[in-house]
Amino acid sequence: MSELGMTPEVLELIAARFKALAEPARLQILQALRQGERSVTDLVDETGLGQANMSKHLQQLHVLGFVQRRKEGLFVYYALADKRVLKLCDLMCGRLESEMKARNRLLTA
Amino acid sequence: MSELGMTPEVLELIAARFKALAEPARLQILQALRQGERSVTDLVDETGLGQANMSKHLQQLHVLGFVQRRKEGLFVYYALADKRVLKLCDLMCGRLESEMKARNRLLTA
DNA sequence: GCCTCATATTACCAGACCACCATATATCCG
DNA sequence: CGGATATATGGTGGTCTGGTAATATGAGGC
Repeated sequence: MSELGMTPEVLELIAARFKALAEPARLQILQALRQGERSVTDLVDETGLGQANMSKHLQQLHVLGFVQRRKEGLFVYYALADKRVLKLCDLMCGRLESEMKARNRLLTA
Repeated sequence: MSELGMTPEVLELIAARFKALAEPARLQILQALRQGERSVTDLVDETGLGQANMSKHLQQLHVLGFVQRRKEGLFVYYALADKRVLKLCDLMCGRLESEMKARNRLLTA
């Protein structure tokens, strides 16, 4: 795995970052942000998540560097901070598609 | 995200797959398997995890299609089933390196 | 200052998950 | 068959985490 030694500490850090993506709510948020910057209220409306909930999820994504914040008046706008996140999601999505295709082949065989 | 619609069900499936990678123990297992097929005992020795624990983690990785099983006599050999998993880990690892570099820049500025 | 609105924070509960122990299953050998 | 070894499974305790309600912070307008 790249240049970092795979010490227990590093594995912990990597796992923490995968954990951020291991939640439908947060994936939904990232998915919404794919189309551009959004305020918290926007995201609440688009996803149907509660406001407190949304705030906490955004906090997590922000701490781990997945999203950026920009404050403007009363509103806080969030945006994707790292394009690699999309790549990660797309890769995992591709895996899922492969799984489903394989499953279909088995069922129809 | 590819061809699949991002329905709640699909998000759930994707999240479940990220969750499999959101655990240091399982990352460690995948890391060990990077060098080739390993029996459960091999993996227990290499990682220091308990046997029951190991078995359960392998089960999870197997159900989600990350690893393959091959039974030979008393032993069960596990191997990586999908190269994309490595790509995912490497990508996340790259993100971590970027984070650390950015952090270092801030500290030394 | 006071009211309002957007966001963040706190406290709490319920469900999920991991590590560990004990036990079961399965395969080989004698 | 009986014993030994490798792996899987079941149960349990403790910890973590997501959702929600209530409250706090902070900015703008009057």
